Amino acid sequence: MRREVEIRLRDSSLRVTEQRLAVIEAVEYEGKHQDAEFIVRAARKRLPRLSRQAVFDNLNTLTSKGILRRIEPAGRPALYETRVGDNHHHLVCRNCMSTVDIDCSVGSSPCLQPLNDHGYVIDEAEVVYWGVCPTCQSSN
Amino acid sequence: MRREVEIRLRDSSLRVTEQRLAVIEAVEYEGKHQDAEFIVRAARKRLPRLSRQAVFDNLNTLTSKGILRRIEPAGRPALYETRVGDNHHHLVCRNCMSTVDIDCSVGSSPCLQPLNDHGYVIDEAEVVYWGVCPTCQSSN
DNA sequence: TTCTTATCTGGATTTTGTCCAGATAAGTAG
DNA sequence: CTACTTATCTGGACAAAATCCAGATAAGAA
Repeated sequence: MRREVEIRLRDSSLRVTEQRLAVIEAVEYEGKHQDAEFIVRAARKRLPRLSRQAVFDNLNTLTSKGILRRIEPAGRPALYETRVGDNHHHLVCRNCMSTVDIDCSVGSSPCLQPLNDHGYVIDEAEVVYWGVCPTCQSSN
Repeated sequence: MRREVEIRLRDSSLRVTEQRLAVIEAVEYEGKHQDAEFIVRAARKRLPRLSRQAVFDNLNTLTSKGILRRIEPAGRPALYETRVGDNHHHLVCRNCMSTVDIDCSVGSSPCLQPLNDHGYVIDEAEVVYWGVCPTCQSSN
């Protein structure tokens, strides 16, 4: 609901702009785990004059406010999703880069407590599983 | 030892070239977890005419042969290290990007077995811990 | 309604890395 | 030891992903 999104934005003291809403809707409804270029194209369906820069700005802002989540698989463009705050991980296809959500097998986050923290203050443990998706397995 | 490296190269059917040795030595002795540009500069100390491309080629080749390991922290240039084959993870400073090795707390690799694999054939689970290093904590 | 400034636009620029074509040299076969 | 095949290297162009910049626009507070 648009109303709901507006509230989240205001709670984060972000202005409610057409561009911002278009970006959020694109991430939410046009397909999970898409990259910035895809989001630019998707959001332009609703707002043709939307600039690339506005999309990048918003993806950064929304990510830093925790409204979106950014996934950055090695050597590939960053992907964005709306589901947040549940510490789930991702499974990425080495071939076609399709990405799916996956929950940690060990409940909460036990493997996220390294033995030795070298004095670092750790705030996040990121897990990426690499493999080959069903489609790419068969098409070979 | 140079001899030892040569053997590893030949075992992987790679030619032993000055450039290749310079790259390996740079990664091994000039500092762990450095990026390609640093390695270019380091290797040129020994081989001033070394091309940037030769370094990239070699980093790719050596990584694919398992002689080097590539780490790609989100949104940052790839880093390289020589220690391989022991499934350790990395702890990266959000501020200065310093990186240290870290062992998984749960022994072998239990958290690397996700509950649901969505039909993917998984070959690797990559873990990156994010935090702030001791130096960056104090210098603030 | 006015005003401040967050946000947007459009274009240049940066960063990281790859592509390409010809030159060089490692390692194999004689 | 010499010739030859082709992996590798050089140098420069190019590509992808994202940021920087300056002026224009518009959200939301007063």
